[in-house]
Amino acid sequence: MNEQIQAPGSPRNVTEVIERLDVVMDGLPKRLKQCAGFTRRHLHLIAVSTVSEMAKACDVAPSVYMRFCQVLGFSGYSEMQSLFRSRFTDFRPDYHERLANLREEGAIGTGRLLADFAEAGHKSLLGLANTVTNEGLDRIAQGMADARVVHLVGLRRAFPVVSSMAYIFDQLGVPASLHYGAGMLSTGKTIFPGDVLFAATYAPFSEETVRLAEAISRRGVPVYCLTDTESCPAGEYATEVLVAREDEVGGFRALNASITLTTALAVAVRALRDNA
Amino acid sequence: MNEQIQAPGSPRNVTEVIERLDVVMDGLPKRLKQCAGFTRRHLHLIAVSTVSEMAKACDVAPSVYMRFCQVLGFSGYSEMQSLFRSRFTDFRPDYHERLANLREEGAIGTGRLLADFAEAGHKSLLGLANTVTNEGLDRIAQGMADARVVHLVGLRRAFPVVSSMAYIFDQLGVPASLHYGAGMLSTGKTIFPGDVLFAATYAPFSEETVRLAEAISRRGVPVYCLTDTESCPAGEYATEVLVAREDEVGGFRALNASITLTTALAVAVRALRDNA
DNA sequence: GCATTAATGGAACAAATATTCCATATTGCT
DNA sequence: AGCAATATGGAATATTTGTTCCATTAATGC
Repeated sequence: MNEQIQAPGSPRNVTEVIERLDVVMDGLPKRLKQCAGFTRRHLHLIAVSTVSEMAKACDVAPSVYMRFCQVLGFSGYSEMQSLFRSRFTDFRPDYHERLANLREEGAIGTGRLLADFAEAGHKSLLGLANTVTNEGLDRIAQGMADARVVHLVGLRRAFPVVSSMAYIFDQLGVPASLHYGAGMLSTGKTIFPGDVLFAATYAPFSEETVRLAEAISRRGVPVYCLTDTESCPAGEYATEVLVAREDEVGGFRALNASITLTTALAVAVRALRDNA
Repeated sequence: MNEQIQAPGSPRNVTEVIERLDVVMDGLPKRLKQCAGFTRRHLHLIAVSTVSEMAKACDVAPSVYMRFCQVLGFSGYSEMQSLFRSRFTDFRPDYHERLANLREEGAIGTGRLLADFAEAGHKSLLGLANTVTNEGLDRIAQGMADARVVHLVGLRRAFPVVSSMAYIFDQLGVPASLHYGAGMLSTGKTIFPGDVLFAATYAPFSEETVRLAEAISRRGVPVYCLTDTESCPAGEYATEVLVAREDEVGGFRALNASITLTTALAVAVRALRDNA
């Protein structure tokens, strides 16, 4: 009797897919391992690709990729794809409703919340690969590497993001200046040609950050903007715009995509300066 | 003669789509305007949705959405969709080439760095579920919910983590106080029985944070410690210890696990206070 | 208020896509 | 080496999805 080590059910979320992938990876035959290897590194492609495209990318026949989906516990490719598409299509109730729902179950399990946020983090990181283009990122990294000083601005929710950049830049010896909230317009006077400004702002956009971006761009200083939606008002003044969409849990967002993006960017800047 | 204000060719990129959308929007009949309105606000859905899904979301028949695509200058939905999907797939122009690049550890592209950090982020989030126990997390959340004031301390790399907590607490009306670096020992005098201290510190541990944790714990105030390894010196004085190990890329670490954990924790605290 | 034109939505058709099946190739074991 | 079990890929099929067509309805101009 062929004892299939089959999952009890289909993976319900991205976290489960990744875990399962890591578990089965080693014991897989050659072609299926190819699927696992490529898919693991390109999970974000599933939402927008056909089986044939994924199969081709893995250098494998479509039917093999089909079986790969089944090994993961899905009935087929369609089911797997719909899981990865749900990130885009899910309607997210606002947090009052969500917390109310959680309360119905009596005590809100903190662990459950953590699992939800971890899942949202996975999704945010997947989205990052989708929305950020290499070319734009390269241009920003190069612009920062060439700059005399990199000025960092971000208030409220964006502040942890820019302050983490500031720390990394400081560690790596990249000249950077973190501008704090109070009297930001006057600190704008410390920004000169040859510098660049990195401004992070999320909806609802803080007036001060947008105004500073506008003022600085008027002086011909490059402005790089990090935000969470295409329709950011600072984008109008920005030389380049980065969009890091964060998945949310009941209306709350962590900063996985943003901090991952800025950390990679900061390290890239340092690497480019090394080359010069 | 019916003078069609038709685009010379199909839009070549998303920017052109948005521009065209803004141009034609006003002169559109009712149903097509519905399409324009919804689509403008949900451009990201096109890549992962079928015509029927988009049509349904616009509350319109599929054939109407079809004509909407044509008004935008596309031959049909498929052409429009492929434009929005190209953002995802252009990221990796050629899969084989990309795979080859992944193998050679030579040139560091910014995109490659981002992919590496995203991967490290996934791993960090997976690890979180393994190292953090629900019970400990619940106790901390309850302790914070019961506290008069939650004091937050974290320097250097830990600062973005506690500052993001401070922001969320502020938003949610949870009494919290963020302690900055300079003169931290004197600010310790503002911490009283009934309060709790949340201290984050990563290797190499900052002396000030550890000393503050020690001083505060001596006064019988609960100290919760967030760190990245079991052997944290502040752990000795802590009532509870949370370990969030971050995977690294070439020695650099982002903050995915930490920020995910603290965000979940902050939301849990708010939820528990609601119940009271 | 009637005639003409544009807009709409459903249903038929065409194309693309997922899925299964099976003959062939490969691997592992004795 | 020879057999059995497993893996593989291509071709056939089923299903979904995109697209077009046309009868019906609404809007517009006279």
